[in-house]
Amino acid sequence: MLDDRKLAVLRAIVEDFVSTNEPVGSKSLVDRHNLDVSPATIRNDMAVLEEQGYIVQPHTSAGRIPTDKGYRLFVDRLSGIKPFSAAERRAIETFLAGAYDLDDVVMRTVRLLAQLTRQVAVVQYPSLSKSAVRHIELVPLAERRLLLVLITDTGRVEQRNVELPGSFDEDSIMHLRAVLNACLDGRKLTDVASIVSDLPERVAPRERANAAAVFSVIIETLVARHEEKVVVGGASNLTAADFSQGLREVLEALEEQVVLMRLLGESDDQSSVTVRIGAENDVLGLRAASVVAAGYGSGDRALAKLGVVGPTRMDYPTAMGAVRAVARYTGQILAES
Amino acid sequence: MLDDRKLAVLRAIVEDFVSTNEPVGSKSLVDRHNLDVSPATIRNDMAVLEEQGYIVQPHTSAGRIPTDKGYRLFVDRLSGIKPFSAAERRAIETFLAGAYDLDDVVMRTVRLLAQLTRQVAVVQYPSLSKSAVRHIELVPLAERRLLLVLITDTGRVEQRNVELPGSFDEDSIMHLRAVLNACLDGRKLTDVASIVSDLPERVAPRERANAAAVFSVIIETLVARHEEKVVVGGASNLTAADFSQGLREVLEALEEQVVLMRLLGESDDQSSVTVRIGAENDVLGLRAASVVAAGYGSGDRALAKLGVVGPTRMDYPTAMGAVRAVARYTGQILAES
DNA sequence: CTTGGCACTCAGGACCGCTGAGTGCCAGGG
DNA sequence: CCCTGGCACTCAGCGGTCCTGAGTGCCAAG
Repeated sequence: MLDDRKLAVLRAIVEDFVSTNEPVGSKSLVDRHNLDVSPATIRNDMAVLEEQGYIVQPHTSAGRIPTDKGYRLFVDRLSGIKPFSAAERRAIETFLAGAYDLDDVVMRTVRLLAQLTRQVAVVQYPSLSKSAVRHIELVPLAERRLLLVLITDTGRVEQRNVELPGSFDEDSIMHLRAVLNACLDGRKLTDVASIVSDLPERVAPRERANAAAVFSVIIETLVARHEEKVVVGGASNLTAADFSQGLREVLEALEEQVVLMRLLGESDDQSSVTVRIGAENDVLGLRAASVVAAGYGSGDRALAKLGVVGPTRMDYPTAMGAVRAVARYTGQILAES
Repeated sequence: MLDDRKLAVLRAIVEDFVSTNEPVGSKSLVDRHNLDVSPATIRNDMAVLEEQGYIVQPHTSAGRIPTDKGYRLFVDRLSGIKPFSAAERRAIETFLAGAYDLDDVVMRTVRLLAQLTRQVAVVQYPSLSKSAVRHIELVPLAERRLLLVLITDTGRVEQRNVELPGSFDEDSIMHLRAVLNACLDGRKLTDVASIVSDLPERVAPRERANAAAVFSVIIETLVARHEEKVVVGGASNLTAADFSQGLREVLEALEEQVVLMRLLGESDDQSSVTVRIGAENDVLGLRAASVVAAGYGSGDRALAKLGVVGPTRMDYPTAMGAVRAVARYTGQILAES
């Protein structure tokens, strides 16, 4: 139904359009790529491709541009992931290795990704729910207030204030801290809630009111507030040229944490790079955008996602290569720390 | 040199231009504002104002628009700060009071400010260097690695990994923690560096190597890395209509922490609202932008800045009112927690 | 199935003229 | 001395027209 040459034509159209941002015609195709057939032949092929919905012409007497369906075919069957050179990989590695901090890792990752792809980069913090407790700390702040600090094995630190119903003394706090760490250390955060609910028995009755306050904050931190943090960078790579609908809406979407989560989310398979093209991502206002995303994590489990957002007219092979490489190295850095 | 009516004319021009974004002519001026003179008179006044550099005409036979100098005069002498109604203030207060976290306070503040002014909002985290240590925590992570957590009296939490030269046992860490807290609790961060440098004497010789590593990280955290954190929101309020130079550069500037610091920075007086107009802020690429900023903080000292960035053609009275109100309430919330 | 030829389409740029908002200047009046 | 109405002038923006060139679809011949 689509012979080899037609596929080659589609690939050529996508490549040319991506690099020039102008509708591509039969003539320019034949001499830019060395297809050894005449323009007329190409035109016939194009007619077929258009009929099947892979390309369209913006107006009569203009060249063709790929449709979402066209890009999809391109990504699925016509292009690979462009691998990075050893030098590039080394540069990525050393840039990320300079980070001294989880925050810093994420920041560097987002910058790097934005720079490599010249698109908007989106990086999700290592998810709370998939990581494990490394340490819990209770710090007295005031008469009836504690600071609860929860450290995960990915280096993420969550902090919450706890208002206590009653006053407390140092000893009871020490004890509570010991109990918490004994019971929770190393446990998956997803399991913590159920463990905590069994805990009250293990503290002296006098202390239960205060302990309960602490426990409920822990649960709240883990469950109620599992909205993950997402960081965006490279917004200046957005140009009004793409996004005819006006990039205001794109900017708006990028400011909504929830939207970003949806954008990255869903596909839960580990490390492979996923591409969502145009209307495929159901976010309103990003109908003209594509998302290239991948999971990253220390070890084999995917802790969180990262990716880039750009116009459907995007250099997918390169973007996919960058996302894959960055995901890999970021995961590696996290595993080491 | 500029009589009352000329000032009134300037004010009217600024107000009209701000609200319509179109050059304003003598005719439309007289009937929109009830100046009871003829257009011809206004024209004469305008000619003078133009000669003095307060207004220009984009092209012959168009109305006038204010220059930076014109806006400056407007802000300094012709307009007050628009106060917020009691209802609005209450809304602000309850919105901010819902925050449970320093991060959350900052996030809400930035959203609020962006929404109130319909501009880009910029909020700086309460500065490390002006706050005081509330608690230092050391958490063993691995064989030779600690997590250092530093909590300030504004609720900010800094975390850093410490690589130790040698192994350690629980007791020595306990001791070190105790020493640190004893010596640093309540001290201004600016003083911490000098205090820490005297500390090595107070630990057992065996432990000095490890302790030194911890100390150097503390100093590094406070001194070397005093780059403050800045959060930006409401970027979608940027419209290509303003910023003819292309808002790409504006977006770029807004992604640079350093630039943002410079933007807010400098004027160090406490709580008053400062306005920097157009070329007055020497940041390249923001020559067409104005910044309305104020310090905020718990109590009387200003801990950090917040503000909005927008086109010079901005509703200054409202923006100033919003910035002042938000700064006030955010400071209040911080003081309470 | 491919190819060259041919007629057709149409977006975008160049050009033109008009209109209306806005100006500057001037002479007369309070 | 300042205000005012009148008048001539300017010019951005808008709409219309024309032309060109890239690109197409179709067809008949190889």
